[in-house]
Amino acid sequence: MSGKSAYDVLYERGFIEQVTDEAPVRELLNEKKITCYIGFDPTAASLHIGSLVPIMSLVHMQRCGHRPIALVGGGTALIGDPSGKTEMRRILTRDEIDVNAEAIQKQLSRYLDFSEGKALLVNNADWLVQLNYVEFLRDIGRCFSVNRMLAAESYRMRLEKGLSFIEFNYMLLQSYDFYYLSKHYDCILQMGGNDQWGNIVAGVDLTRRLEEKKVYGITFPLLTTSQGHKMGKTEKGTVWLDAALTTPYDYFQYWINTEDADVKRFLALFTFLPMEEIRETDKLVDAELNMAKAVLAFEATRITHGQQAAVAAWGAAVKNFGLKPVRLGLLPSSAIPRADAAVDVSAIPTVEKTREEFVTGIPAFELFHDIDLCATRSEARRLIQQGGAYVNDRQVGAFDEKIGIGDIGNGVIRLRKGKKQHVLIRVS
RNA sequence: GGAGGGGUUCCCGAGUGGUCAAAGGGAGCAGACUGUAAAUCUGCCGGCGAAGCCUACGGAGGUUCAAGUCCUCCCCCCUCCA
Repeated sequence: MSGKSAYDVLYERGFIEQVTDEAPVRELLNEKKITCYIGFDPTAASLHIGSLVPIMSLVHMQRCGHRPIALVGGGTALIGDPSGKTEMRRILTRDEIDVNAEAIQKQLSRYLDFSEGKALLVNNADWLVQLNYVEFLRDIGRCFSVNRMLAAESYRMRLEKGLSFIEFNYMLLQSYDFYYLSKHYDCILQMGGNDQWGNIVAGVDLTRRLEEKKVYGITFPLLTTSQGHKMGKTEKGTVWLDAALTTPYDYFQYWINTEDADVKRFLALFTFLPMEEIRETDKLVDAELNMAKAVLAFEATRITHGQQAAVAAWGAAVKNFGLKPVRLGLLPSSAIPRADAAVDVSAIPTVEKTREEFVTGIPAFELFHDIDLCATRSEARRLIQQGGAYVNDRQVGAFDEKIGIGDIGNGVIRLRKGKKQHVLIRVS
């Protein structure tokens, strides 16, 4: 797409943490069209924001003409990767993993073009599950030094807490994946989060020993916010990429709440806006910095959920938070609406109720609980008693204040918890 | 298999037989201040409720007027030894 090489694109956008051998990788990505891969764990039925960096990196690779392989770890998920974890994780059943793997494959095709072999999806269950234990030990196991594995950073943490043999084998299987892909798909680059460094390097070594073939690895920084918080966690839990699990509205809200210090970095990683424009955001403060957050939220939502959903989420933000239109010259490549458009509230979380339900009035705390703004009635009471509950922007005074017909305006009642959480009740 | 140390509310972690819904910290929610930011300060933080009641300290029993705290058995985890 652009004239830049994939390496330069990834580098300038902040994707690269470590490279096994920088000069040759740079050269390779510059001069040839190569095949690269990243593994995705099918431990849940949807990927979440934590997988976005790998996904975006594959998209950049594809845009630059390379062939990405998304590997769904249906086989390795049967084992469980101990890297960077302190506890053994729950081992899923084969059926659960299969279901998840399929969902993830579908999800990835929203970002990558899998037509005409421009990108490939593979599942390592296809070759791992049938491995013969004795043969594997003899052919692959002998290439691994236990001493070196024990010295690896990725196992260090677990050595303190205890590491089961099954997990200790994870590195061998992932290395085997790389070897297998290099052999069958001419894949010569593996990428992944920095916690995968040890596994990637092991795969590079294994492939060299077995195939006498040089392959490479790149790792991405493990993202935390400037505050050191994990990415993708909010009060509502994980931020998923599946619209059924995290609505586009909530997704947009997640991004627009980005901390000041992260805006530029996130624009580079999670949008396709040109870097020349992104660098300009350095100078922004106050209201204009918030505009940049709006652009980030809009673009990120657009990439994951599409233009229409992004516009709707933006419209909801205009309505709920009085979001200001983004100045024309700011990040000009963004498709975000620049003017006050007709406000579209369709993305605001909405609950349907009938008019009859309001005839006798519903105590406020029951209503807030009923529409899931509060998990329990007690929580609703506390919220109201602390002055954080609003009906149509009017603060609710008593926890059992009746909400009735009189509160319906235009067929709608607007409820709000604190400043950020809005729900519309549509009364029919 | 032997010896020892543990399993406490979302997480970490304290806990003397009664004053323990359980210290403290983190996370979270709300309020103030702001820019839907950060930092800071304040309040809340098992459930249902009018008092009060119910459910909770790995599981099952037991001792006691009273058990997270004592006893028995079981399950799980860790360390050292084999």
